[in-house]
Amino acid sequence: MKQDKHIIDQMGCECLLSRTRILNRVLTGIYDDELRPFRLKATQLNLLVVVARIGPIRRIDIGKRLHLDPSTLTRNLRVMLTNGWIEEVADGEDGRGLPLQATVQGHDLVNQVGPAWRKAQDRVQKLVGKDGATLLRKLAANMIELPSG
Amino acid sequence: MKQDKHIIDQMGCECLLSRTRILNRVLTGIYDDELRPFRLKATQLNLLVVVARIGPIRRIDIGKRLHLDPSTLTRNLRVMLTNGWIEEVADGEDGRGLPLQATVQGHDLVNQVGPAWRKAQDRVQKLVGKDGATLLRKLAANMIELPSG
DNA sequence: GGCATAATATTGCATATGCAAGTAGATACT
DNA sequence: AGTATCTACTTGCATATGCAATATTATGCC
Repeated sequence: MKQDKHIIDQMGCECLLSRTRILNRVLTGIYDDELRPFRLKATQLNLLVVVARIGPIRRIDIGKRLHLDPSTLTRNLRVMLTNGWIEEVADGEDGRGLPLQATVQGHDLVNQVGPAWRKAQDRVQKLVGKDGATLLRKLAANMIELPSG
Repeated sequence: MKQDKHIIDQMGCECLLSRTRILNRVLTGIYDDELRPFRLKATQLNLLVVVARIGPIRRIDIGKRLHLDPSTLTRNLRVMLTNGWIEEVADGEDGRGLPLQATVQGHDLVNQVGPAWRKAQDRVQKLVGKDGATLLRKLAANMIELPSG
């Protein structure tokens, strides 16, 4: 029973996942808050920026950059295709799905939300501090398996 | 056009949310991986640990500790109630929903998964390093609005 | 007591996320 | 060419997440 208490208290007090998820929820809320006027979710902006900067890019390579499951991408990108922010490129190189690029509207949207993103980014910078920001970037860089492209 | 490139590259290279979400996905995957044999998701374990340690506790206070929306808690806890890991406590003090506590099975489950959680925790510790772990804990602590209980 | 306001929980809606299984196209090996 | 394997994507299923609106109860004020 003493041992039981020990392990459960460890889970409660030390668990790094619990902490990371809290951080994730708070930060997501801040960005979503600033982006709301544009009817754009933070996750969608992240995807749009990757497609706009790197595209044309295949789903699989987006997944490697953002550590996202292909099935998640199929569905999240479908919304963005429907909204006309991105489009498939007919290159005919590989029959297993076409690469994606940002449409003109997509590029416009990115530029329009720029200041809102900046505001959220500044709020978060202030919240996590200089060390926090540096470390978050370093950690994420370690996680990503960058494709050649 | 130069300016456009500037802001979109900032979003791609600096965005702290993108980094945090990647980190969140990688870490969640590691814990889920270790917990899979127990048919328990990492998010559920986080909730179960809070209820088992702090309970009886109301949904609203769980939400303050984990920065979770009440509606999210209603649904996530419903699964755990159905699974018999937690139960409502009839205290009659407040008609707006009953506090929750862990059942005997819930406590047993927590103890059973202890070693698996430890394994995931160690893997993540190694991944983020000592500084990473320290900072993640510090950041999360700043986010949480601890209720009196 | 009676009403206005606040607090707690739930439901409807939309998106986010990943696993397992399945489909279809590409590659390699013979 | 033919088959085995691999790769990219999709679908079914289950859970995770939050906002807006709603229901119900508490609380404060008169």
